[in-house]
Amino acid sequence: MGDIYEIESYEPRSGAGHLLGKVRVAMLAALDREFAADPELAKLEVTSAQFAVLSWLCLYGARSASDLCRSISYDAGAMTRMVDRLESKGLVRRSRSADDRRLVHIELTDAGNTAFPPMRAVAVRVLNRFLRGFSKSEARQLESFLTRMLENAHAEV
Amino acid sequence: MGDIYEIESYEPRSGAGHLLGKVRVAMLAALDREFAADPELAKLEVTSAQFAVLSWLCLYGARSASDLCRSISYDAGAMTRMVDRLESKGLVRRSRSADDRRLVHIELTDAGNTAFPPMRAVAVRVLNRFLRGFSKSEARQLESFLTRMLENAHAEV
DNA sequence: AGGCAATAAAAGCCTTGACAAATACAGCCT
DNA sequence: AGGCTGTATTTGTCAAGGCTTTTATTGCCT
Repeated sequence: MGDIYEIESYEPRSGAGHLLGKVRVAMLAALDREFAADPELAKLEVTSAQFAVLSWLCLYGARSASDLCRSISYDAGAMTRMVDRLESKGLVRRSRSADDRRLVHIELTDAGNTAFPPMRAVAVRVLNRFLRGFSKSEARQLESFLTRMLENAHAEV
Repeated sequence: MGDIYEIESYEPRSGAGHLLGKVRVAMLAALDREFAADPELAKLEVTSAQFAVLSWLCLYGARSASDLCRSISYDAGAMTRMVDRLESKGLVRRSRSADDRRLVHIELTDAGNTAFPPMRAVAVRVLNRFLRGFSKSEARQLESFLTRMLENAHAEV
């Protein structure tokens, strides 16, 4: 009934699915490029995926590793090795929870905390560039659209 | 001046970048799930990435392999192997261009052409589900937002 | 014709995400 | 206490993308 796209007339080229993918690829590429271009950050060789983890940890923390996975839609197996990499760079620290020894607490080290702000500045700059020409209310609307899509995704059938 | 996000107040959790990623992951997962669930399509074992290629080829065609890469934001090296896979499934066919022998034409086989419509039906259904509750004008607006972001991405600095 | 830069595709290697199996632990039931 | 079920993390293996190099070809210039 309230369908947006019809099977016959659906044009991937201008459809939301295809565009979503392209925007995301472009955004991650831009982020990686700018991380690599920044003389300070280049040394750490942080990727956009690693930034997503650091970012979440720094601002919201995580109850556990799998909690973090759900937060950022990341695979649990991949997260173990992701944390390995970040740990070897000295940006995060692991520790078993005393309450529930199944859980692993992951937190930023001092090095991680100092490295984060410039990365965030780069990320905000990139994001703003993608939103150039948007009014604040348009940006809020975009966020709201995406949030609603996410809710629809979780609502089963 | 017209910046949408401020460094201090930026909240990844509700920001466009993070949401974009989550929506996309959810959408591809839903698509893969439905492809696997469909008794007809399951036999072909098409992934969402393969569907993107078939989809583009069927509706728009491609001048060459790298042309196709640009169209759907896909790596050229990966495309070679992607086409290998699709070719081994008998869905596409390669042929050297007579005009410019550097180029490889890629086109759907008859099997590819018949396999595509049901895949498209599934994709449209998934997309519509994500857009449940959207008015048509809201959907158009979302598309326009994403298109504008893409244009901003290409506009250099 | 020969040289040269640009472009296209493919092949090789590396990294990394996805999925499955294994292990460890917690909570509940009996 | 013992057993069962569910959850968390880790490890192994595989599949796939990213990057780099190689080869083939074209178009341009001399």
